Amino acid sequence: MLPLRRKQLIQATLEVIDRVGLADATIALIAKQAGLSTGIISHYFGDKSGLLEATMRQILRDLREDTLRRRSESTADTATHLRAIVDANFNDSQVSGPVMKTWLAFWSSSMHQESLRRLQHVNDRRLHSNLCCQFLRELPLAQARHAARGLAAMIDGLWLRGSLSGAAFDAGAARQLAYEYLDQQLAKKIDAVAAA
Amino acid sequence: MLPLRRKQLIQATLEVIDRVGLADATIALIAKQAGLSTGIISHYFGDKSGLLEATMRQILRDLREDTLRRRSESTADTATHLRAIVDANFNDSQVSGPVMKTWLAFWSSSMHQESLRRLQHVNDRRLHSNLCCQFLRELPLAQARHAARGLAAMIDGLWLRGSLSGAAFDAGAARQLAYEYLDQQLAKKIDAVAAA
Amino acid sequence: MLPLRRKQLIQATLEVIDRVGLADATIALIAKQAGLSTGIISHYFGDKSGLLEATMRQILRDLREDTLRRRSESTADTATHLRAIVDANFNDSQVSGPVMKTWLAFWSSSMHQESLRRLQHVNDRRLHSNLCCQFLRELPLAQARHAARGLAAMIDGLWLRGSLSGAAFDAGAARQLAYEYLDQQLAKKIDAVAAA
Amino acid sequence: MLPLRRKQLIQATLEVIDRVGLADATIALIAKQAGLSTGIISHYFGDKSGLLEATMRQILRDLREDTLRRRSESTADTATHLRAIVDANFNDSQVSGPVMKTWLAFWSSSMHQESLRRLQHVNDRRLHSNLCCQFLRELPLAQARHAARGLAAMIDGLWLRGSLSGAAFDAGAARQLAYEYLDQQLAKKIDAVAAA
DNA sequence: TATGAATGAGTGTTCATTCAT
DNA sequence: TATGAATGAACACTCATTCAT
Repeated sequence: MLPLRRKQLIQATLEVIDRVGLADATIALIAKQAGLSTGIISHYFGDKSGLLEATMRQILRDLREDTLRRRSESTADTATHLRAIVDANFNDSQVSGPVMKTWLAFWSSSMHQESLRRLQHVNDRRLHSNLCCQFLRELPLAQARHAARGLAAMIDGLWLRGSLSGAAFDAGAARQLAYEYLDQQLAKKIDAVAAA
Repeated sequence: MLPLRRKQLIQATLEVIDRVGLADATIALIAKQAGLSTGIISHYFGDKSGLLEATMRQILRDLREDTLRRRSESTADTATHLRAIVDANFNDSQVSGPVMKTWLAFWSSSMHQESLRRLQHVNDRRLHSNLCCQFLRELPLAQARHAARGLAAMIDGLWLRGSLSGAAFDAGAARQLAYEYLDQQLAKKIDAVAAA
Repeated sequence: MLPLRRKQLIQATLEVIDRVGLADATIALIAKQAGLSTGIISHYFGDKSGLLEATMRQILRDLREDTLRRRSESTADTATHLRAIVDANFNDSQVSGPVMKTWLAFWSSSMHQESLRRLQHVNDRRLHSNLCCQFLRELPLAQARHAARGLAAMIDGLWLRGSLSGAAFDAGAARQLAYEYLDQQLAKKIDAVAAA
Repeated sequence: MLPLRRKQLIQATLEVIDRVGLADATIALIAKQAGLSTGIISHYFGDKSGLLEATMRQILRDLREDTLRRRSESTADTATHLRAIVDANFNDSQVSGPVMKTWLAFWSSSMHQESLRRLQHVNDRRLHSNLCCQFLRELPLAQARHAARGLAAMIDGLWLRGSLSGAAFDAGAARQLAYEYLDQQLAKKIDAVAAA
């Protein structure tokens, strides 16, 4: 019962934030959306911030699991691996309205709430470190780091601008731009080799 | 008196949002920060949302003015123009704590408040259109649009990740990544020409 | 099972009131202290006030039984009888933390809850009447009543100030003061006789 | 305005506690009793506990001031001084319903709330120390302390039993019992002298 | 007999807004 | 122009009570 109710309430939280925004997401609205009473929230999450933190954890967990699931077999080449990471970030579950709005809201809140900030940092570092690992297969350390920072920015930037555009997220266009960027970074290896 | 008081209150709003976040920025805190009474806010801005909207307008105006100021003379080459736009976005006044936090907060809020959303869109389009104009001097329309979308994402992504990193914004590194990207986009023209 | 569970829950109530005070003694805390579930309370006591009333009755019953147990044989002299009553009131089970705090809490509550008030009055009258009975063996009615009222006040006052002092109750000192008072009251008989 | 509103709200608090008890004294009731809104309480007292603490302080201040006012001139004899202290404790403002119920409620609460406990102790010590000072004029230290403890207990006990009796407080009877007790204590000096 | 999940009325508190001065 | 006292709706949270199991 416990995990069921938690899922239910987290889902309701995402829906309410999508509908009215984090600032107006009251526990009354969330409970109503879940078809439950307000008291149940403190029963399962302690208080409102416990629910919000759990919601953010859930989004992060989904992203992480999706990244792992899409990780191509170890025999795949570097570009394929990197494209899988890009794909996970532009995956349907990450670019749907509820998740995008919640992401943005949490990003904003995380600047002033330690618990959220930690989750935020872990996630940021994971993206960078995943990218870095792959680039390292082809590039020297400094260049790999540089490329990882650039691709991470590209991914987040595309995601952000897509979220704010108002229109539906154009995952295809986003993927293309990210693919091009990562190909260019990988091409530097060839340049370097050619120069040698 | 009117413009003075407005500046004063907008400045106080930025400072308070920097200190405690938009969610906890009460008019009592803002008024105190400005050394004025709470009542004065409705006098000059109607209500709280009027003050917040005015604050966001101010940030956008600052960015616009900085972009104009940095616009190189018309004789300069395209790359120089584009670098000037990048520079404006990573300008000190845009990457300082108060402005970054306020930007993020407004981005988040703009998803659920029509007046903010409009301001947000105008700004997004301006960046894209400025970049597009420059790329058009060197690239065909489709390619220019593509490059503009990529560079805009790169700029916002660098800015976003820099804001969230917790550390001071590394404007130099951000500029370098953005310069590289725009150079690569411009290089496509040469490739195309060479291919011809 | 019924009497066992009731004892168990009343004991837990005393312990919780001792620990957090009547105002913060929730049934959740009491149930936890008893190692039982919250639902069980309504099962055995109807509702919370039923449990509290039963708890107060228990304290009064303990005091009454102790007084009876200590009642010296009927052949003992008046002073011995009175000292036994004093002793019962400063008995360990009456001056321990849990009971003292519960007493005070119930005294306070009894001013606004009819059921508790009745219990309170019965107890007050019993102390006065017990004392009065004894004094009557030596003093005329008016004087006996007077002495009883004084000794009752002395007992309750010593008890109250001892409870509030924060330190452990000094039963020895309390007994001494009460003994002295009752001896002085009894001495009036001799004075009266001597005067005659 | 500030002191006026504070008096007004403290008075309302006393009236509400008298009417429904501390446990049911909600700020909504208190505000209504004062003819003000609930928000004003946090404006002037921070929160509810601030108001309650201020209310207790007020009662203690009244008692202290009354004691000082009644303090006979320094040339008066010891018994007169002591009677003045007794009188202050059985003064109308101390034995009126509102004050008595509030006293009891605070006594009870003070066992579990540090801020109230401190006020409680200060007051307890003041009564004892005032009495002790006077007895010292006639008795050796140990005896004076003893007498002071006894008289303090007698005063509080009479007050407590009077409060709980349900009937109106019989200040005359209370005073008489306390006077008798203090006279008896003072008489010990004469006994001692006579014995010498 | 016993549980504890679920409820929802009631509470203290916050805070944007108003308005008399 | 400017104040800040006062308001009261809205909120998160608590907790006695209920009830299906």
